Amino acid sequence: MNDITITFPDKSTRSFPAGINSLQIAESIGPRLAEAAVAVKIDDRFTDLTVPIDHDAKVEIVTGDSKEGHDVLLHSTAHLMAQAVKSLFPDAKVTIGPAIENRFYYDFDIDSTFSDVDLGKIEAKMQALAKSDYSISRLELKRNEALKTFKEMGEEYKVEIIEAIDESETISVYRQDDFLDLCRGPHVPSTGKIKYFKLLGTSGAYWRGDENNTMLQRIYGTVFSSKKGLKEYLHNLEEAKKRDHRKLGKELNLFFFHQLSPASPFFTDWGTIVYNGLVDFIRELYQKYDYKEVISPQIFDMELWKQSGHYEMFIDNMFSMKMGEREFGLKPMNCPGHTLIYSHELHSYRDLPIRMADFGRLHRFEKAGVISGLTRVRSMSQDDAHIFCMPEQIGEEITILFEMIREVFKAFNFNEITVALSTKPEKALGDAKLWDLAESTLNELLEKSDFNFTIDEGEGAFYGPKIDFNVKDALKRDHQLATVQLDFVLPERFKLKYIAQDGSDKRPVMIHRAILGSLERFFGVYLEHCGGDFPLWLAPRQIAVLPVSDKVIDYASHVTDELSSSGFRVELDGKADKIGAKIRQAELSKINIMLIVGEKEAEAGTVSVRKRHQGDLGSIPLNDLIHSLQKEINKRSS
RNA sequence: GCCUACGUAGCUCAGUCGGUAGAGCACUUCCUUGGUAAGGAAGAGGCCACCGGUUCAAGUCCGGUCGUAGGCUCCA
Repeated sequence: MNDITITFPDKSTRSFPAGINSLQIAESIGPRLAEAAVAVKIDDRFTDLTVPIDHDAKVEIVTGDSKEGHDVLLHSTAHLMAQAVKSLFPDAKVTIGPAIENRFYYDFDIDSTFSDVDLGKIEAKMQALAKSDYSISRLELKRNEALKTFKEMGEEYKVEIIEAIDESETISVYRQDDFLDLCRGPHVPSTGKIKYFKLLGTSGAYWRGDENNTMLQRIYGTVFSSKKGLKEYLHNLEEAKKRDHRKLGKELNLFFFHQLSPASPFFTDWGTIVYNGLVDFIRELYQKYDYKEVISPQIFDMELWKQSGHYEMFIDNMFSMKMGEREFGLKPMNCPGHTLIYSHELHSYRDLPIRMADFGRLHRFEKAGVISGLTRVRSMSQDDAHIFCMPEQIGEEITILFEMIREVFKAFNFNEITVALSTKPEKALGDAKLWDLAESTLNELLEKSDFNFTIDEGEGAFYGPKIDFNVKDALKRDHQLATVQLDFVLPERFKLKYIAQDGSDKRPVMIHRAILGSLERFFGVYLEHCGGDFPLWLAPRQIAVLPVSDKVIDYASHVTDELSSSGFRVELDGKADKIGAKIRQAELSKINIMLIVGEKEAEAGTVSVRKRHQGDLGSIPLNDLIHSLQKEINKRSS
């Protein structure tokens, strides 16, 4: 047989006998590579390691630690799990089992449900199957063969999937031991490649995500190419649990929930300090960026929601009430109310843009199954604003918003921002020319900005394109916070107008925008981001004065009063505990500054400073401390 | 709304086979007066989410309701 020339990613070449497969090539390079290999790209075509190569080709071995390789591993592990489930629960019917971010799942149609005990059994079976190291082989079938095969197996969901596959496509199935699954691949060459995995949980899931379909049983799991990778992932899950804002909220006594007002947070006095701190911060920026804050009603006649179109779309998610003959709706958003404020006066083009801000409380009747902590609530407020402007002002307004958003995120130490531009959906209202203008303006501005952005084609709202801003938190999780949405429809529906230079009536554009988004949600996200360690300016408990003994209680009281009248949130720990216990208590409560005062300090008029997580910083005169802390607060340093 | 799990003191949790409710922390009082992450003792604290059923007897078993969690679906 002839030799073929293989070119590697580093441009080096080697010759091999024709018909060799990539796994063998990997072995010839080194046992480590062969061990790590999960799939291959032959001439940029992503495929199985076991595919024979019979011509000169570019070969890139894909290992389990790359993103693509990890996905292969995840996907193969999903198959392994399906194999285990089929052997333990022969009545279960397989459906689909894809890889998702760092995890995989597989949905089964089964009469019973999976318990934790079942999960353990399935995982043990997977271990055994992996240990047996069955080779995983790809077969290509004709459409009718594939249909016949899966029909005979009674796998009706697979039959349905095959029926949906385009006639022209080849249909591939993968076999490992006696388990056969419809799949595009690629897959690892044998089950022994799958080593470091764990099943994470179960849930219900609708077939094809449609709530009218059968409820399937889903099992989630994860796999990594190394033990370390798996350990790290599980560790991160633990970390995330420790930082969970619901847990921190309880521990630090910031907010709570009561079953008599589900999904509606109660902020304690401490939580309210943080909440108001967020609002105050944004308010200061409203001064700088020329916003006018308004207060608008909580309850409107349903007529308003009918006119705005929300009634039709979202009435199921609105709190409504009938008072006598009249039906009212509790506002789920501010914008229709703001159009009433806008229309209250006649506007000249000279007045525009009008930037109308509102921290009004909003109520949305979120479905019982979706509510969660502070992230999905029924009662909330937003750092909401609507900008009424001329179409030709859109660019300028967006530019200013970019700057403002950057400033806000920086203040909260969100340093990684990604942006998504969502464009015109199929069902859209509004002038096509306006859409074009807006989309090209937004695109151009994003090109010019240094934001990393992607375009979500057709994902815009029906009333206009939008830009969503995502931040990465301390645990590298993405959160969508700010949103900027152009609206061509609401001005139309409420017949908004301004008098143009030529004296004619013109229609303004509305820009809906929020930077923190829902304050409740932001509270939760930020609480997890900082792990409860609030910066001094935001901290509900800034300073604790800790007397060493009650001999110095008078001096401690004096220090506390001084700080309090200087505007600090300070508390005195006058309990009969030892200093160590007081410090421990203050550290656990995440109080920023601990001031230890004993006889030495009382004599010298100083305080001994200890900062959270930093330990003893030595003693300084009280006045010096006050000045440096005031500076820190004014800078809003994080 | 759907699937699954859970709901016991302010918090974290134990409670065996159905037989009058338990711990640690926090709280109150007392002793201790101390120097950078837990000094000691005592006390108080409970409609075991709620409603119904089975039973001589229910925190425990069964049904329902409410709430919470992880998902599914939804998200102006």
